[in-house]
Amino acid sequence: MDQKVDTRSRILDVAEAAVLEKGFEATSIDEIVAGAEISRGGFFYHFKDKNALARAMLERYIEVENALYDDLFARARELNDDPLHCMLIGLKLLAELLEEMPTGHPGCVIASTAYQDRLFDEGVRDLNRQAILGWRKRFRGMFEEIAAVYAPREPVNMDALGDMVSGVVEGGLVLQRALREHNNASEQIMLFRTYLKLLFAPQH
Amino acid sequence: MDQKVDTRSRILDVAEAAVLEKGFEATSIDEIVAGAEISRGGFFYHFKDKNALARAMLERYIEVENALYDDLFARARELNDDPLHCMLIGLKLLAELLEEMPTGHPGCVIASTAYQDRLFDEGVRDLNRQAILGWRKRFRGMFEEIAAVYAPREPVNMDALGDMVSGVVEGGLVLQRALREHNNASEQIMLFRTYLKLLFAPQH
DNA sequence: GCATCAACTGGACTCGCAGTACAGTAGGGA
DNA sequence: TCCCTACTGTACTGCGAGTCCAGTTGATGC
Repeated sequence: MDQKVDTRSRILDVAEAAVLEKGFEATSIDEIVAGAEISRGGFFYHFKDKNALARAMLERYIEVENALYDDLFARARELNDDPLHCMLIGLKLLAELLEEMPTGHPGCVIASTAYQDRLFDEGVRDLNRQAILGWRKRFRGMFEEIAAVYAPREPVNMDALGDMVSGVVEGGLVLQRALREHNNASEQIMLFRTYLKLLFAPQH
Repeated sequence: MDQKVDTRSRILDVAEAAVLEKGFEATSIDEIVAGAEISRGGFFYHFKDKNALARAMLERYIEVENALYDDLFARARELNDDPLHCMLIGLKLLAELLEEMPTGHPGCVIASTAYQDRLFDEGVRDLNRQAILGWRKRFRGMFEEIAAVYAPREPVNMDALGDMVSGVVEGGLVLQRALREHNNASEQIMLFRTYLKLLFAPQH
């Protein structure tokens, strides 16, 4: 029972590392099996097929990412109670976090699966969709709180602005990956932060 | 000779359509061969392997995309000579163009290859990199022209701002693909347009 | 009217990887 | 003692990429 949990999450650890480095398709089951030190039979005992593995990976990844956002903005809230400043601090922390990632960062699994979506079944695609919708809701809520205090200087669609957080991160990671530079994602977030300052902060 | 050109670009047409719909890995050579009505041998006569196909597709795609940007901003410049307004009009045109795409749009090949990059060789990755650097240069140039006329209200890194155009488009396409909505990319561009207005337009 | 070459066709083969099937085993409860 | 979970190990199917190669067709040069 204990061994089961151990093995399963050991498989997920190995798989996640490999997938983030090379992509899902480029990661073979044999490789995962070798890394996790189990037999092929053992792998298929835990995961029906590669789709089941993808689903489990996504679930875990989304949970971690959500916990990370919770923690980040909770810390930001402690530093400043104003919703705008809380947001600005949170984004700064996020940018720093992305910059600190030593190997370059864990490329976002969401974008990675989105662009190979025909390899996956409906369950995986739906998880992906729900994750992005969750972030939309989270950030839209925060922006509405801000807008209640500071009237935006230009009219904006709040759903789209919520999506922009995910979009800027995803887009930044795509750039970073393609360019093989290190800080594009964090720079993009800082630019987005400047956007929010211009949009909400009262003119001086 | 004429037949050669015909067949080669017929292969590229079929492959591009399939890859944009399903992703590169999910598209088999057999399928391309059937769609282009040639034999497997014929395919390998034109393309050494799938990497050569990817390279040719990317080259063609980047050329088309660059021509599209040239045309778009040339039209915008005709409508208004001011660099800021030209940019704003160009982005509006781009957003409309993305919205009009009937099937949803041609998902950007760049992001698609960036996230499966271990499947490709150095040549493909380098093409990808050069394309993004080209767009950085193009947009940074335009932003510097704007900044020479309108001092930005907040300090921004011009390279990063140039990258933000690509990033917002790529990120928007990832969202659109994952959410199965239709206008995320164009909405994101419109939000970015608002950013530029706030950043450069003189306060009223 | 013959030779040549580019542009193919078609078939047979190898190899790696996903997934199936299933028989056997080690070890911890009830 | 029995049973069940968590495996191991092997042998197999099937698919797609890529190789090899022998043969065909049609335009062009001489």
